Amino acid sequence: MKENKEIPLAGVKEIARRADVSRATVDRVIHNRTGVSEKTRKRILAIIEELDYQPNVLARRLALASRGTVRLGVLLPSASEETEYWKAPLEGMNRAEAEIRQYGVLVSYYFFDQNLQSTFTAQVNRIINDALDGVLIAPIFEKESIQLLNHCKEKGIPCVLMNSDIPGMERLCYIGPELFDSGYLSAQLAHYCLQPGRKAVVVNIARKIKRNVAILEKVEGFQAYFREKDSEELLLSFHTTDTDYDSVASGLSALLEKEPQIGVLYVTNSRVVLVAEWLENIGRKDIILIGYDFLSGNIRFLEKGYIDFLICEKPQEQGYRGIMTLFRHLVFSVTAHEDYLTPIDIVTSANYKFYRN
Amino acid sequence: MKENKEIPLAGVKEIARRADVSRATVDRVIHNRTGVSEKTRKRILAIIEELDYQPNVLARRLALASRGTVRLGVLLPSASEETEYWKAPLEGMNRAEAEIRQYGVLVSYYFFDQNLQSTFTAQVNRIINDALDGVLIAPIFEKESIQLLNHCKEKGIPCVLMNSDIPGMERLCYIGPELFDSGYLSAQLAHYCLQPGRKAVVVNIARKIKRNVAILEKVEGFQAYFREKDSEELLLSFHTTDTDYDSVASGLSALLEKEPQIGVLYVTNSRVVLVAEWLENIGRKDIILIGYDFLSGNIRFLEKGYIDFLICEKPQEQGYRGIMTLFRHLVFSVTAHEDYLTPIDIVTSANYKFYRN
DNA sequence: CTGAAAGCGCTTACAG
DNA sequence: CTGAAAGCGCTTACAG
Repeated sequence: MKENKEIPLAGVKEIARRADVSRATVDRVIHNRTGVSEKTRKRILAIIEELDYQPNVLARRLALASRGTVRLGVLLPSASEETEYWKAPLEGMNRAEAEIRQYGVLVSYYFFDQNLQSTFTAQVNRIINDALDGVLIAPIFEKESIQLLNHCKEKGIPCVLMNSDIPGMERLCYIGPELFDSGYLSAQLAHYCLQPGRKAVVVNIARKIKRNVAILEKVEGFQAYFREKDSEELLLSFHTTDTDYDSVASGLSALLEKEPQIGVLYVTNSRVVLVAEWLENIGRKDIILIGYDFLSGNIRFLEKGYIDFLICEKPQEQGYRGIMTLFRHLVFSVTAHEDYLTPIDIVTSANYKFYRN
Repeated sequence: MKENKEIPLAGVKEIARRADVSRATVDRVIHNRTGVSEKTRKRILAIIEELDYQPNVLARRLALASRGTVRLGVLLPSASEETEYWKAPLEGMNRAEAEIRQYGVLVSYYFFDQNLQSTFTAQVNRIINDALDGVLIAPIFEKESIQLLNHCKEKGIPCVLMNSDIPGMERLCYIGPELFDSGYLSAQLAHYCLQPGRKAVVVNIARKIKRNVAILEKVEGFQAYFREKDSEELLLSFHTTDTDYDSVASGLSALLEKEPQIGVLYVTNSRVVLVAEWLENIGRKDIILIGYDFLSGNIRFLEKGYIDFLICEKPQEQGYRGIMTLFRHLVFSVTAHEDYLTPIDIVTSANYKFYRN
């Protein structure tokens, strides 16, 4: 009934003793380095196998600590008044930074304004200029991001993408949600909640919608679900590039007047807070509201009952993993070639207290 | 725009140099040990403050590695044919074990049969007999668990509870879900999905229900939600202590005949798979089914559309954290006095692919 | 009250 | 192709 694996925990020293060689030679074998005769290599490998040798990560890191500083750069939007969303990834990055500072890792942040492409370009140039060892990118502006990725490829600088992906580009990995599924899941929730005879609306509130991958993929996922359920006729949509309350409110009011049987609103980003405000003002708690991100404003309306579901994709973890992936790649040559698709979490007024970003 | 904290990263050596003492003396001050004159202590503390000294955790652990073995014990149900649920916490524990094996931690597992109290008692006695350094407990049988907790308290052995809590008992902390909220959230989902005129059923399938805290608290949470919504009359319930398919199927069939307007079934544990099977057999995909745990059987029915929502509470993480909490407490004197309430996650056919236990 | 020295397990110039 | 020695930053007997 009781499992108890006693492990002798043999180290390099013991292996060296058994193989009758020096620790340096064992080290060479462990790291697949050249300069060891085939015979010795085989002998050592056999012993490693036999002892089920597990390197002591601690000691390894400590020994490596003497190496020079590794400089990482992060290109991400600054948390604006408009949305505090980007605070979360930044927190995750800071957490990672604190953890690995001791190994001589230095992280520099290059913030840009999501609404101003010029600030993005400027920071791209600074990154190129600073000749970093690794880069973590939130590729909000696709064209310029591709430029940066190409530059890094040329220089052999590893890049990790986060938040949204650029298909087909060479990079270490992508860390973030599968956006299509995020929309698809939202549609599923919408569909569950839709009372007979009522309709669902996709609401896009963003300066740029046309080439905004993050939004478009979610919309596609959402529509795909309704198509599968043969309920496409239940689907309306609403777009506005004016992201202030008044534009949103008047636009939606007009729509509601025309289509009074609206039962669900799906807002494709964190601006759901504006719609919640509008619902509160017109006193319509009965309309189901689905939106994005674990932000204080959104949580307030979740508590009040105007927002019903928030879709959250672990932004803090995204930041944390982004940094750690680069770190492990650069310092320990541990490379994650696989993308990390974050969970797509459903947060309601009944479970938000326990949610962890 | 760019944040760049340059840190000198001074260590014990540098502090010793500046204070003109040996590293041993600095070490004494850092660890608040006696045997240092007040004058030197103050001088050293000032320097530590000034340099914003952060100990290198790696080096500390490595140095400590020479200390004797720490022996942890885990009291948990064995993963049975009936439910593979307990595989997940065990995996988390194994992961933690692998991480900390290098610090001389040895974990012993004491498995018992959830349906046989005698096996629990037997393992409690073995744990007491083995004089461990720390214990992690899934307190399925309350009375015997209290016995064990009292014994540990007497001996000064730290205990962590997981999966369900025993209120009022002294322990390091509880790691697991807030069960009431878990039921409450389920009720919220049920309520969202309930079509007009249809009813919800609480389904308990367990050998013991009477004193089964895990189940009772969920039921209370579920009922509380409907009470708040003034929909208590929509609530039915069904209990069976026979946990085989036939008993469940015939019982539910009888209920459905009497109450044909059933719209939602809420199963309070992982046995939801039996209900899903029954729904499949009677061909009723339209009835919403809510249940527990990310198990392969459940996932299969989620994919097929017979289970609509699975509530999951990060069992693997619970196991991982349980071990790590004891480890940190015993080896680094880092004590988490706060309970860790796990997220209550909602898994559907649209997001299960990305779920992480 | 204080310090010199050895050790944790691994890595890395450097010398042969 | 191989090894002796020093070092990563911290801790700990042991000696004074």
